[in-house]
Amino acid sequence: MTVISHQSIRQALLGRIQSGEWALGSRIPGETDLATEYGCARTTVNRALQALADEGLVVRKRKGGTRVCHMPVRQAKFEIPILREQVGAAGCDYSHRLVSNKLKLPPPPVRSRLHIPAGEKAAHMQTIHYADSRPFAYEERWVNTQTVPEILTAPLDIISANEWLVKTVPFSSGDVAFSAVNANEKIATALETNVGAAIFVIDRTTWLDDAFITTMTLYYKEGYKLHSQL
Amino acid sequence: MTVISHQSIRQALLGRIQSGEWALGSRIPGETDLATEYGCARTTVNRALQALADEGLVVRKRKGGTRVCHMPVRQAKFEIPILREQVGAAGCDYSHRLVSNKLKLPPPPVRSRLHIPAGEKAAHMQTIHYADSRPFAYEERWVNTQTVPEILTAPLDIISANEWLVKTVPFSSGDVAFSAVNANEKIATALETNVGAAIFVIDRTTWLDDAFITTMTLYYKEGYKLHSQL
DNA sequence: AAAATTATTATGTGCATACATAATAACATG
DNA sequence: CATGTTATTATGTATGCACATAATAATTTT
Repeated sequence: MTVISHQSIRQALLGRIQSGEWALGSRIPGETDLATEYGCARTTVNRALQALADEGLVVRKRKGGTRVCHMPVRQAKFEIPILREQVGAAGCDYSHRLVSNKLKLPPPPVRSRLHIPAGEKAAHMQTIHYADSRPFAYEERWVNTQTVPEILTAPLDIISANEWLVKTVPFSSGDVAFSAVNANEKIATALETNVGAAIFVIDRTTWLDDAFITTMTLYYKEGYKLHSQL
Repeated sequence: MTVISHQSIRQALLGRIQSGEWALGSRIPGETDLATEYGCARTTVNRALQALADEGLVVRKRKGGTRVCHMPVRQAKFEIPILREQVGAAGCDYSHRLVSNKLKLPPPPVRSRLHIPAGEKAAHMQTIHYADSRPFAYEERWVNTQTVPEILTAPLDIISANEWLVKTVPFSSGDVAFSAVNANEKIATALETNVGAAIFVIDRTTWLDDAFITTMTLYYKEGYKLHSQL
């Protein structure tokens, strides 16, 4: 075989799981046995099994051995889209407009999400993102000026806050949430759609270690779909 | 150090990336150098770097070396929720009601998604999922009876089609899409909400190798949020 | 100078070995 | 019989080595 052994073994094992040869929750042969069977080193089998474990297909326990996951929750992995790329990929021209950019007191939910002390202000900005000069998404963002004071002097009319943050504080951690809301007056106006339209929403908060950076809500033009494999 | 070396090295490297010591897109030292620096084998550094590459933080090329990803698209990973678990986790009782279950001609979009020949029928079922006897999600599903004929005799009033499929054809591949729609009459009735309400939607199609199994649309009760880390 | 060939380099992979560690089973002890 | 102690076992990790491979750089050939 010219193929890579640990990957083809992973594939072989996956096949035996999918075919039902090893039932849900059942224990599969030990690494040593499999190594003998496939004629390779235990290391190689180990690597294949770890990969399957990472994907949530098997559960491994010391001494307990490896067993097929009895509750196969396949996990979907998808890339948080970057608007410019997303628009570009669709063959459209990307642009954005900073509607407002003020320093003011954040409402309690935002304050707690960004761990901002009471009475402290934060940067609030509203941006409309366009694809070929048609609104594509509306962004509402709060930035913690204690952790990222440089945002105050950034040229946000030229580079969007999102991109500025990606360049300035890349590799931050965060959490995301997806939901749907009916467009209110403000959203409908920004996206040039009707009040009440079903809008796909992404909420996102990011931080770096203990420093909370930004929280953002992104309202997509109606009809938007986010795709992913699993 | 009592900690595991390849993980702590991964952590150390991550720190150097996050701190900006290695700028976006810049090349980082080779495995051999890093191994010397951290006083470990190249294999160990390799493992740490591969992990970072899997997470999309660095890009590795043979001969080209390893460089910090210049366009850091962090990918979110999340588990496709299983309704029963989801409801149970919220401390509610799960139940479901099979509203209809018929064999009929699928509409063209469904037919092509499941690769069903023209003129061939497929199983169509509508299910309402409840949390504490309040509607939680409404499911509309088509099952390819050529690949999974057993579905026709499954007791779908007792076990939901979803769970039956998970048990019968686990570990299938698939794709997912998220979107938002306004509730129409049918959805509104099923979810006991108003027509026009913003509904979070999950579309999902699954297959095993070449065999297309099922396609499903899940309409969540308004206000639902799907969370994830990144 | 353009194109084809060869060397170099950094990562990719596999293997044998050794030892660590968590979970369990077997055993002994009060 | 309950309980604490000691094997046993399967996975987890690290290492040194060898060789494969892709991408680039250097060289030669046309």
